[in-house]
Amino acid sequence: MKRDSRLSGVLHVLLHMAEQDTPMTSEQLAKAMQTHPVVIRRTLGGLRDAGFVHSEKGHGGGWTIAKPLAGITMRDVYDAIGRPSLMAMGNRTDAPGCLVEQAVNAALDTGFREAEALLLARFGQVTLAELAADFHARMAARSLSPTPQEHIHD
Amino acid sequence: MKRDSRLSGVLHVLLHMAEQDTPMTSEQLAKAMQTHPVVIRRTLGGLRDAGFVHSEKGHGGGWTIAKPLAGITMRDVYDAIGRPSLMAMGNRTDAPGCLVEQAVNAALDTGFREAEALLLARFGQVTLAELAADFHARMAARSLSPTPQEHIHD
DNA sequence: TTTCATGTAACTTTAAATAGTGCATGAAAC
DNA sequence: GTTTCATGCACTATTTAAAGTTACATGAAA
Repeated sequence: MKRDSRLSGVLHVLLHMAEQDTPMTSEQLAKAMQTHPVVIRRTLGGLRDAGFVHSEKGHGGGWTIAKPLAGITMRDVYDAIGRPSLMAMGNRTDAPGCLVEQAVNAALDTGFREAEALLLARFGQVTLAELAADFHARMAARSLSPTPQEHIHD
Repeated sequence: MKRDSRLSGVLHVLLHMAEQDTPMTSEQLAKAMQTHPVVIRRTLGGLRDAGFVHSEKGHGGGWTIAKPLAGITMRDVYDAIGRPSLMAMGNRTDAPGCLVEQAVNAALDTGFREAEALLLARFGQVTLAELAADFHARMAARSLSPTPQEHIHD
């Protein structure tokens, strides 16, 4: 399958939204993400249902952050987009009658579960406010360089 | 893409080979795995290059284990099949000029690297001998049940 | 020399994410 | 009120990598 980049993408979008006072349309966000507006609406739909963002129709409409960034963790965002599978590998069959396969699956699953638990625990410790702070630190560092650039894409 | 089940599959095949004294053909192994002989030859090719299995052509040929099971870890097998990516998720772009994306990617990558390291460390602690022992324990448990079955697939 | 089995290079199929189209809905501007 | 702008959503198309398949060369044993 294709590599899943939804979490990466939606975090990116959220931080861009946080830099704006006014609502951003899915078209603006799609441009910044070099993707399609419908993809933006689709992934942000989950965040809206979870109460993290708000969407408005019509003139002046678009997307806004609905909660303080410090109150949203990467784990929250992961949950809101539907908890896509984290591991690229899986077992050959789900219901193995073969005892060899059962032994193999048990060993693999133990490892996968541990790795997933660690990953989700880490994500639960990082708030969007921290990501935004990291971004601003990078901004400050870059502004010292000879050719400062905008923080938003073209 | 499809879910990667190569590690699961090749471990399964190795344990079946270990139960046999004589070489097993890729056709026999494919039957047990409900897959295609060429798929078996493809994945076992990496293990052959790594010295874990041996293959022989012609009459009476086939595949045999070339090292004691206690000397092969799940990590070794993972390496031998080419270290396929473990995480289903990744970053949107590899070379982000956007500072927001840099901040997001840095946070995600930290988590992914930690989870991968944990997983590989766990895999490095489990030898095929232990998997085989687990299989035999399951065999013994089943043989107590009213309808004992063969350990090998039809 | 025939038969069996691997080795490998194509090509096809499949699963899942992403991309895109079309239209309904609803809000603001005129 | 009607035009314009924006989301909501159903549906289809594209893309990516694994898995499945075909075809044939190679090499060993019968």
